[in-house]
Amino acid sequence: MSDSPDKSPDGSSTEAVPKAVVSRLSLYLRELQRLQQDSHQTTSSTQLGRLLGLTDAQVRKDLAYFGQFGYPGIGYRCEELIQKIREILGTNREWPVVLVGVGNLGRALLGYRGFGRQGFKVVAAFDSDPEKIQREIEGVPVHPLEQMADMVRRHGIRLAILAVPASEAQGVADQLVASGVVGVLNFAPVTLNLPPEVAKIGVDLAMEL
Amino acid sequence: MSDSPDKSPDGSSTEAVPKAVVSRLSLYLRELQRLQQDSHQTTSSTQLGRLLGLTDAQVRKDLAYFGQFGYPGIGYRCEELIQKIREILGTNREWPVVLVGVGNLGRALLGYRGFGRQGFKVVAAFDSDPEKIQREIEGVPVHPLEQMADMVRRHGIRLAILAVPASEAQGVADQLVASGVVGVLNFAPVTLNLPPEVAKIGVDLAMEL
DNA sequence: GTGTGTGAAAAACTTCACAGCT
DNA sequence: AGCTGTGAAGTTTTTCACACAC
Repeated sequence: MSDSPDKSPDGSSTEAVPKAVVSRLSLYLRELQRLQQDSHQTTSSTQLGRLLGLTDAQVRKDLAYFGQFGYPGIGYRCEELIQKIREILGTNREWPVVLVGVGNLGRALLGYRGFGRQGFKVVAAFDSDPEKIQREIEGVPVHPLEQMADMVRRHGIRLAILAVPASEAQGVADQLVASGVVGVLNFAPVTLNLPPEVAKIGVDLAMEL
Repeated sequence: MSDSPDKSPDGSSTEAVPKAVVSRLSLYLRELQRLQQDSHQTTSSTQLGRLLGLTDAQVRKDLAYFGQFGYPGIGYRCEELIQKIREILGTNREWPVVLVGVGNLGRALLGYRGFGRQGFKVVAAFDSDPEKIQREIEGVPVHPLEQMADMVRRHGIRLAILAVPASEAQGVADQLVASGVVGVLNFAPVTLNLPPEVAKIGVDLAMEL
């Protein structure tokens, strides 16, 4: 009955990474990028921890799940660690995403430059209001909702951002999943009912406080 | 050395509520409101759990931290439970908040009705761009940034929403905290460095995926 | 000295399982 | 029958503490 927590010899673990750890990876990445911009060559678990409100041990343990990136006595090389984390998160290549709902919030999101910085690219937007289609907003073409399923399928899109009214969120989400989407970032103030293999992240703007 | 995990006789616990529990409370609230709108008088831990992807035991245990709201054989009365959760979250009274940054995202947030539904009221907005001040947007007056500290202090505002560019976020946050703000909802893609007693919640729109 | 990587201990959180109420 | 509230067991996540490397 001895089963190992288990890491392959070369350091890349086969499985069993706590999801709490994964959720912190993007925080590390962001902080590292800032440190690098401040022309730090290296950093340490203590420094990273302090900046993010975590203990040094936690930072080390988190990173150790994926290999040995640190240099004893030195710390971590920012450049190298950024590269590694990007590999782990898949932020290496650019992930195409679609945005559904071009109301106030949708337009704001199209203008939000943070997505690009993290490796996402909004390739198309959709809306049911005929007034809004056909135009480009912030360089992103806006298509009628009817074309959504088809385009998502044809381009193999995996991620979607939902900025539609609460009443339409579930219906749109169902369509997206049926078309192959595996991750949904939902801004509508409802809990989506989707199969568990779909990563649904709710960002209820009101709830957070 | 017998110390009790500890709940006062009347059910209101003095302390030690896991924060994971608190973070689920608002989910319960939202789901209950939806159930009530679907004209359910009562619900059960099993039903609530299924709707939110939790086990029935967890729902019961979470709620039990705050008292005994359920009726054996019946379940929970939606109306009553909503009321209780509102009390716990302080969503009973209306919390005044200010919004800083009236760009695309800021305007979208002003138009977002979800805040009101959860008991928040945006009472004023601020921006450094003279073009944007003096006007009302969505019924909220927009003032110059210079007046922010003063107004926050004078009205005893405790919560703020930050929708400013990343480069300005830290500076604005510092001012807010100095003026008495104890909770910041930050949309800029940076980690704010604030004293730990300030609840800073980062909503990095990009990171979530 | 500084700082990593990691087993072992501690804490936090979740699930189980059942007594008791309606 | 159905369902809550809760101690106890189980699981996950965090912290401690120390061997080892620069």
